[in-house]
Amino acid sequence: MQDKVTITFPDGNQREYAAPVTAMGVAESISPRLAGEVLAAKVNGKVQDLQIPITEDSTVKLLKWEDDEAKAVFWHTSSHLMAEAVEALFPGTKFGIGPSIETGFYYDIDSPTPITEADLPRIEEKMMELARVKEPLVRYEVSKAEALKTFKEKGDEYKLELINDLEDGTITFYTNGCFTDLCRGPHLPDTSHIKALKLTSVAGAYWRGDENRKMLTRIYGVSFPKKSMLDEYLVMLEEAKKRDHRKLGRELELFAFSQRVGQGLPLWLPKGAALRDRLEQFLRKIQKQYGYEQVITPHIGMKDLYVTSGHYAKYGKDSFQPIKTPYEGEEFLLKPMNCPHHCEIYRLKPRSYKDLPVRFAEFGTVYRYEQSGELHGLTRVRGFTQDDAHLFVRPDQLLDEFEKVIDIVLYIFKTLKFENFTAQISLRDPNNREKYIGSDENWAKAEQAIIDATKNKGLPATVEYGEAAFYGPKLDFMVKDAIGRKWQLGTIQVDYNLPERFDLTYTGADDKPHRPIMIHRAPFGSMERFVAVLLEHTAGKFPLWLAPEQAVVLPISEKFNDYAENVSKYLNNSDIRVITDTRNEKIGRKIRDNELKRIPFMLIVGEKEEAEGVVSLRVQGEGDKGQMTAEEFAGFVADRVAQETEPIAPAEAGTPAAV
RNA sequence: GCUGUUUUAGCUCAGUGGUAGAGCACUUCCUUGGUAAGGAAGAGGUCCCGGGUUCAAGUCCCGGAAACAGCUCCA
Repeated sequence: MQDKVTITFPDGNQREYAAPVTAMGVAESISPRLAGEVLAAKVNGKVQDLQIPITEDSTVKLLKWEDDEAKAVFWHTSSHLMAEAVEALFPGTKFGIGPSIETGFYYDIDSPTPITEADLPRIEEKMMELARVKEPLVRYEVSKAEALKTFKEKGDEYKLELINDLEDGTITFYTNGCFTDLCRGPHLPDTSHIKALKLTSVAGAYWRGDENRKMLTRIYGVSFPKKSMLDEYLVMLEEAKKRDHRKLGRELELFAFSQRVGQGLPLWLPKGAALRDRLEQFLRKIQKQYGYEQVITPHIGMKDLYVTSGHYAKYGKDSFQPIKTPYEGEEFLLKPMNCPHHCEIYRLKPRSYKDLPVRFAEFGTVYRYEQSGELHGLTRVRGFTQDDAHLFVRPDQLLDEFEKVIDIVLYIFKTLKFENFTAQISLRDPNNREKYIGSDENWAKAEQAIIDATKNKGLPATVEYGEAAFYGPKLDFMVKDAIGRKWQLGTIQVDYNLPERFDLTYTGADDKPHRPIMIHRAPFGSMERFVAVLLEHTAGKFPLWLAPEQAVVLPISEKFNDYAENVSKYLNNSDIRVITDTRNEKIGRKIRDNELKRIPFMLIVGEKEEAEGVVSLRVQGEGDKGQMTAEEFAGFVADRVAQETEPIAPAEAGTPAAV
């Protein structure tokens, strides 16, 4: 054993300590304040307790609340604290697992008396009481036999099952106060760091996620090192509720559901339909620049189509409810995806290598029988419209075409101000290759193409192994909305399967048939989900070019209704979406109501304006901006819309450099 | 699909076996106003659906549907 250890910090600095030293000791040597704030340590890349002795030269990163890894430790410890409180209040409770999650923690429990929302305040109180007494979290190692003995005596079959699944060898336990848990750790040094907490909900969860097994009670919570952080978090939750697209969809009259039409089948109301139409036009325009051709295919297809595509075999009868027809031998299915139809279009005539890429785009409505519990507003529905397209490309075109699709996605994100997005590259599971179809050579090429395209475009991307579709690797885009929640939107997928199954070919320069590669892509994902995310992202305050109503004219009193109507008519003729509020109400009232409708501009007209032939502009959320003529306002709106939808200069899209 | 909760006016929601309620929205009237709620009156109900218990059910019981939360799932 070394007498001294050299600790290397993330900034490259080194210090020597008498061995063994703990990470806490290192923190104390730097500053007392740091020692108070540090929650865990990353030693040689592994997150661990602050009290574990370090006996050899190591790199050490001291983790504070700001580090996500420290938050995970903090919340994990909080779950143990909650377990201790639950055990104290509900003796005889058995415990499943209690991890940290993205925000907060939970513990799955099986208590002799049911625990409901009403019990949560009591548990919170008990937790705070235990946190305040600064219980240390004590780590110790036991053998598997001892571990089994401990939980057999306690009669906790869940822990026994977990231990039985572990390898032989040492098993770690952690004790805080009266509660001892099987746990790998790491943990906070003691519970006093937890200064504020809230148990957010209680719900059922199957033991080990298996719906055939017992349902345990899962208690969710979140905790913080400062009271003010909890308050901020609760405010954020309130904000999220206000932005819920289901609420905004109703308030702004964009979409609705009807029990009689059916679950998960959205009805687009006039304003929502108009919004969706503008989004479609926007995408159509850019796609035309990039050489896409629009096609239209039916909502149903013969069963044989999906047998050919392989979807029928893979997803089974349950997802494909047949549609009965009076004709013998005919069986139609609602289409769950557009690709087979597009393959049939490709097949209609011989294709030359010179014709490729061929790009078929369609706003194709598809139907999928989602489990009823999965349905959620517009983000998960049973009938939805994909902004779909299928590109049939030669192998040498794959990379270039893939990059162009990325360009379209980036253009959309930029225009709609989704500034925080990440891309996920989904590759094959290298240890489980038989799950996928297609040759190793093709997979290698396709995966490399996605990786290269992502790199060339400078996308912030993560790589996930085993997340690829069975027919090819893919790139998914996740956006963060204005309050930090993540949503999956666009997807780009490479497919070797369907060209094979539909026997798609093109004639090469060598006069021999070759197999094209297919790219599936949907930059919005679906119109439904995209509108939902856009609503939550903007809190219903759409950019001007998308707003269902861009301006409202507000006469000060009924005496000016005629003038207001004239202004309105003029603006309507100037292609501005404008309405007039001629209600018999005071101006303050009209302003309030139209602010709540989130109409970007209000044009207030009264005696002054009529006399001078102008309008007074009020900007939503900002207030009075002074006077201008209706003509000036129309120009202002047109400029602003042009600026918002400013096209990228698509050199690759085939725009001539000089016209 | 599973577990739990919920379902009453257009919206948000009270309602303890005995005549169906409030606020907002809506209609009409008064008021004619200057940058976030003027006043009054009125209209509006399959209390989610189906069965049962009871003299009597929005309320209690059984079955079903839908919404919400979580789990499982997601071509």
